[in-house]
Formats: sequence, C-alpha cells, structure tokens
Amino acid sequence: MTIQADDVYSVLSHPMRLRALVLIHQTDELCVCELTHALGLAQPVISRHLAQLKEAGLLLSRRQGQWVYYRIHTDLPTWVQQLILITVEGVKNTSPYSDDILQLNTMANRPGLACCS
Amino acid sequence: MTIQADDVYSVLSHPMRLRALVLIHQTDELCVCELTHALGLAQPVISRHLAQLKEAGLLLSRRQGQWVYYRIHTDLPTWVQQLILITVEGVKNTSPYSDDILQLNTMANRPGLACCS
DNA sequence: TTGATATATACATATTTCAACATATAAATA
DNA sequence: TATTTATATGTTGAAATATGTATATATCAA
Repeated sequence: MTIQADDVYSVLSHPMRLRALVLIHQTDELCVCELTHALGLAQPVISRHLAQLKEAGLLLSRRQGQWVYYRIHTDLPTWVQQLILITVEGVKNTSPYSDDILQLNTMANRPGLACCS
Repeated sequence: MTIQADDVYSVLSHPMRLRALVLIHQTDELCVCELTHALGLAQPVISRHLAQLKEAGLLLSRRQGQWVYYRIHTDLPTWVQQLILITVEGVKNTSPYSDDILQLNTMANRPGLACCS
C-alpha cells in the first residue's frame, strides 16, 4: 500500500472528513446513511467526502444490499495506522467527536445492527 | 495548551508546511532563511507558512539578532506530540523529506551553525 | 415491471486558499 | 544616519475546494 503523507493530511484537513474517520474507526464500519445521521450533513456531501477518503486510500467500501459500508483500510502503512489510532484516542472523548457517537446512537433502524432478536 | 485536531490536520495539509515541520523536528530549530534554502520557496511564502504553523500552535519562534528561529512548540498535548513524532519517523527517509535535509546541508554560512572553530 | 430507498455523480456557484509582487519592519553595520 | 540583510505583511488575481440542486444508478420489494 503506497500512500503519501501529503495525501493523508490533506484528506483529513476537512473537519467533517476527520469526524467521519474517527466515527468509523470507533465503530468498525458504518454505512452512508448512518454517517449522514450522525454528522447531520446532506447525503451528497457525505458521499463525496467518503469518496475522497477512499480515493486517498484510508477507507475501503463494500456494498451489502442497498447499503454501502465504509471501514478503515486494512492494509495501511504502520505509521498511518498509528497516526489514526493516536488521533482517535486523542480526540474521541472531546467535542464534537464524542457528540457524534451519541448522535449515531439515536438513529432508529440502523441497517447494520440486529434489531429484532 | 489547547489545540484542535481540526487545526492540526488543516495546517499540515499543505505539502510545504508538512515538509517544514518535518525539517524543523529533525533539526531542533531553523531560521526562515534556512527553510527558504532547503525548500526552495520564496521568502514571503515561507514566512507565511511558518506564521500559519505558529498560529495553529505547532511552532514557537524566537528572534535572535536578524534571524527568527522556529521550533516545535514545547507544550503540545501528548497526542499531538506523538502524531508529529510518528509522522516524522514514518516519512523522514522518503522523498521529498530526505532530500530536504540534504538540500539544507548544502547551505553555506548557516547562521545557527558554528562556522569558524 | 413499477415504486421506494440508498448511494453516487454532474453541474453551477460560492468560498477558501495560495502565491506573486510590492512594501513594511527590525536588526546589524558602515 | 544611511545601507544592507532578514523577516513579515498588504493586496490582488488565480486556482483549488466545497456545497446545493438535480439527477443517475443500484438494490430491493410489491
């Protein structure tokens, strides 16, 4: 996996892309509609930001039925993995990142979660 | 020291600011003319990038005579210190970061270095 | 096949960022 | 004081980036 430090920093320079990455890292994977709900952005905006994170090599996506799930790329250089981990641990209990998780958990009928056991 | 993850990533999103930070971290401190030489940019461009890094809280500056030296801020949150360290270690032996050090070392009469022992 | 839901993208436009250039400020030296 | 060197900043135009709106595509279900 080749990835430039340049690209990592520039793709994470948008506040919403950073928030999306932090959310995804904490939850393993999220679909577009979950991120839309958690971050309160219009769907095309989220879609575009996710495309940029994927293009930069930070995210992978998989389609399952109607939904497209995004997760952290599994084959990142070690230093990038560490960078992401340190960032998430450093900020996840601060605003707005901690609020994003709370907001995510208010979403009804999340597609990835068992709902009717 | 309060510093937003947002600001860290956005200020480092410019390739030249990242290169400047990596150089400064490896050399302890550098003046504007050394960075201008190493990175091959016009002086006002360097000055403004350094001002942005300082404004974001990542750098400190001190004037000594005609020169202004920039160094990594000494009182950063732990996670930001780790972020910088991991980034520098991750990229310093790759292009263009390794070339920047070589270029720096071609500079004659560097103000900070003993020249005539 | 039709309709509904989820996601992606095209286009126009607004906003931000950047660098070139000129110039201002600060310190050293003649 | 006048000059030189180092650094900072104001202004402007160009380029990059972001968003709103509409629409295209994909999947599922009736």
